[in-house]
Amino acid sequence: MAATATKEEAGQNYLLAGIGDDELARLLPNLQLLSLPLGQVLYESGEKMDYVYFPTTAIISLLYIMENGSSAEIGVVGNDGLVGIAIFMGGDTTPNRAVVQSAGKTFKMKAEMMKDEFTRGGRFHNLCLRYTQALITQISQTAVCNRLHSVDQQLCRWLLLSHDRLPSDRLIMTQDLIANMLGVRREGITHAAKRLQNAGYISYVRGDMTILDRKGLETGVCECYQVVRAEYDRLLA
Amino acid sequence: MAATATKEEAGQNYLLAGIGDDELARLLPNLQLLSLPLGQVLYESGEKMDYVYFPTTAIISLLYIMENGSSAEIGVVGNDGLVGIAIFMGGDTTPNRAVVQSAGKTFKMKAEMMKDEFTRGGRFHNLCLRYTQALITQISQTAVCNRLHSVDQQLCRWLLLSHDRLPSDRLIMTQDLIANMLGVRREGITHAAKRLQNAGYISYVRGDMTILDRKGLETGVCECYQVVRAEYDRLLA
DNA sequence: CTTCGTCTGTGCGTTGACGCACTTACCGGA
DNA sequence: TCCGGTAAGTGCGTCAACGCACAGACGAAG
Repeated sequence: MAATATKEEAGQNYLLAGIGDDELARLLPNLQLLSLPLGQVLYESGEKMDYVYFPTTAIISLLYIMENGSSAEIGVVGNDGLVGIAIFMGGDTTPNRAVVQSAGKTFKMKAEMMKDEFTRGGRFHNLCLRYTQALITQISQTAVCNRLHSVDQQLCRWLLLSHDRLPSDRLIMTQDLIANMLGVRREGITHAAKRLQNAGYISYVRGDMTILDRKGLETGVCECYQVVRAEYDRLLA
Repeated sequence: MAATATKEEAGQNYLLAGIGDDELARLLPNLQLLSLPLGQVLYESGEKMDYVYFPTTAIISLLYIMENGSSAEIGVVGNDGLVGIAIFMGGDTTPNRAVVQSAGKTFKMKAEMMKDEFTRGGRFHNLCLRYTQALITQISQTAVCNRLHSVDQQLCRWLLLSHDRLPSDRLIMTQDLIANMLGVRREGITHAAKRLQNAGYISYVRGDMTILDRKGLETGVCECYQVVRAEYDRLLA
């Protein structure tokens, strides 16, 4: 139903922007642009993945859901990457849920098409692997941060990671949802967010948050953020 | 200096055991078997990796070291996998340290040889990627576990992960080292270990730990262990 | 057999986060 | 304009883990 993508549209996703013209030409007719509403689930844990997603303005959160219903975020994907690495890594599924954290647009492509293009090798193949390594660094640093740092620091990290992938400074997200992502209490986010607002770094009303002072946030974040950022820059330059 | 490996020796590492005869024949002359003492560092954070390692009886821990010197483990590799995925993922380095957690033997192979064989595609290529996905699951679950579970649960998980990769039931490791791996206090490990010893699941004296009752440990562990285990089984069967 | 270094055990005050209960504030719809 | 639902703020008791200090306990070396 969606029209096939143009080269310019596809370029909004860094991964698609980074591959060769011949490869992109093969992919374009198979890329569909669509809008994702907040909260939509792209993959459920263990579920067969029919599509791979290349977000442009949407942000996708990768979560693990415990048996008792509590959850924790393991990574976040925006226009810097793709959702569905298991498709080309060979596992087909993962024990995680992929859910839309910030509404926006994304391309999607059939899993089979993805596999075929990946198998051809070449630039696309290498770029996907380098992206996967960057994602591994992000997940690793999430593990470290969860272990060693305070909720305040982690909220800063989370806001900066989101902001990096956001087309504007506005983030539509309640404190309750942020708490679920980070795997902490809602009240913990209330306190941390209040401190950030008092410091003038952010402002928010009922699920509508605006980042006012990025530099300020960076003063409150742990080194984890910069480590991940540097790896993305290095691997996907 | 080390003699070239035989097919039987190589088979002690599941990854090498899982590839085709023709591929293995190419690799064997380039595999060197060596012994790793406890504490040896295979890679330093950000350091160029000259070799990839395929452990047989050794266990390698992947750590992130904070600027202030504290550390946290993000994953563990034994005869189920390889150390140095960044070599074929295309990044060449990672921001992590790889250190010998349990002394033992490993094969090593030149990074260039690894890249060449990986680039040929085929079974080895696919197996490496599937292993990488399994490792991602392990790292992800470490993140979740760090967030949501107690030191007691995490120690059980850590012991089981180690035991799975150990040729015996003995683990030479002080509580202080375990604490550094898990990123918690030494006293926290003392308490947790004492509980496990009182329950009859383990016994230890001064850095010499024996696993007496695996089933017992499994009753104390969170679901994280089983999730990781199931993914390894599924992906590397 | 003693000594020294290391590993393990324990106590105690502190703290960051939790769980729960409840209030206040805001927004949209009737 | 009122009302109901949802988001955010607050207080309080509890608890797991921390930091620190120090006391055994074990083992290898002399």
